Amino acid sequence: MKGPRVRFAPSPTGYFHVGSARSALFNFFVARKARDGVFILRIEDTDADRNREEWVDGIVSAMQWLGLSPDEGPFRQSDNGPAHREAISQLWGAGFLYYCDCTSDLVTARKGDNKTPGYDRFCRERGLVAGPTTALRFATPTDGTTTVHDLIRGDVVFNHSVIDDFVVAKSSGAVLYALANVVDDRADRITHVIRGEEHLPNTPKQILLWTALDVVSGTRVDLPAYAHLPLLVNEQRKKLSKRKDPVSTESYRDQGFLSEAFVNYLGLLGWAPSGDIEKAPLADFIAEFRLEDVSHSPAFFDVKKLTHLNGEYIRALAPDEFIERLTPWVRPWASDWSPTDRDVPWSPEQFDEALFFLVAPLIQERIAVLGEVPAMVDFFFLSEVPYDEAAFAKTVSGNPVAIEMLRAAITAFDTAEWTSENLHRVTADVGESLGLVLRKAQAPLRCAVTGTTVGPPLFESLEILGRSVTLERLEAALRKALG
RNA sequence: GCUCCCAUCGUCUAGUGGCCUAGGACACCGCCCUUUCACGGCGGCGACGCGGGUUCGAAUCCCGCUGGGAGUGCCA
Repeated sequence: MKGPRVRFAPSPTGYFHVGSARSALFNFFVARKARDGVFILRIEDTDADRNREEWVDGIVSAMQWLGLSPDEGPFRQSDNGPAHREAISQLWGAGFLYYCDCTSDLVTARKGDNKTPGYDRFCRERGLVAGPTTALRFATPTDGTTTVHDLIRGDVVFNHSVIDDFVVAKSSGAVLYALANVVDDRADRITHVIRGEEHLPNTPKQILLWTALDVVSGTRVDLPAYAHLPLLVNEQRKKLSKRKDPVSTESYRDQGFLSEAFVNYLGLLGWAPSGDIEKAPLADFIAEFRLEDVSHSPAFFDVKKLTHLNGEYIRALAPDEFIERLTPWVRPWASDWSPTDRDVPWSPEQFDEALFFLVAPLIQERIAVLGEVPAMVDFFFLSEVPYDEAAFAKTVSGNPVAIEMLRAAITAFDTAEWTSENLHRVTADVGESLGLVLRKAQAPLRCAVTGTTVGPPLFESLEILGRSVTLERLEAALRKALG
């Protein structure tokens, strides 16, 4: 028995939409679940106005990042032009199509308050012929119904009376998506069409075209099984909008989401693994996934939950793996890729690899996305402490006892054994002598040395930074506070 | 307007007639841990839209209503 052949068929845009990513993923699940399934990538670029080669590169690289590389493709729909035109001429020859010279203004004007959908079949019997202003329409049967057998939703019946005579080829001769998609699915022997719910209403048109092609081509090709995935929506429960919502997969990659966490989260939108487990490896998703179990209702893309899941994935990384994954964010010069428009605060000369190796474990459990790292560790590498002036004013200069704490710490640290444990103890003792609990005692030191009030554990950081740098910074902070 | 889809905590979901005084996760709120921030642990808040049926028994089946959404291009 032959395995499923599925295709992911995006139209090229400037970025890879998260909804597209989810569709690609569910197609991928179906292909991988079978031992001999095939996952095809087809770029639906029949609209020449919106088509640029770099958009295709973007789709391919985003899919690669997600680990969803196709088994076949990327194919370009535009490469199959001859077959599309052949289909058109066969369909025309058999009387399935007719020419129409109505402008869209005319169509809407004539429609008026009429309840009939779309085009009113005005040109159906006019016997027009090809010309520079005539488009080709499909003569939809006026009675009867077409049923879409949807694996997720069950049978959906469409009455032909509500399907208009849609255009299959523009007056320019360009073949439209409706037809090209069907011709290509037939040619690729697609067995499962898995796509967003927004495609459900035009599925009967494609089925009509499919069966018409069976007739004119003399080859009966089995209809694919259809599965329309629930939409991804925003807080307002509207379809994710490219204008208002953060929908670019690349932007999540650039913020430092791990691809495996991102894929895991996407897999949770509209489907769930068995048991009370949500964090699961891709292999588990593939093994358990069934289209029949996909949810029917729209899902909100919740960045907070994604972020939490990403944090779990980060914490689960082996330390050296964590450091490796951080390369684009901390050593972009050593990486063939780095997040766009994001500068690293230090220079290659300032960055100290051995030191970072010691620092990494301190931050691994306190971040949720990789992009948080530079701001958290910058003080280790910069010669000038990057002060948060408001924090400094509050924690150090505006606080008399903090000044005392700084002075006392400088004295005590001068000879203290330089281990985090001892620095911890010494700070506690010095603080106590000034009537400060450790929480209060460490605050001015932290701000003096790291520039801010939050960050990696202080004493561990001081140990890594070393005695001379620490003392230098404490003294500099004291001068800054007094001066 | 017309066609179609959908309806369990704020969110993602489990649930396929009795195991449900509805489970988990995110978010939120407490408490604990604690050198900041986090992590972690414990606990709390919190849902079957409404009305009719069917059935000994409905979150689960049927109908209606209401509410959301999508489609309605010489876009895909």
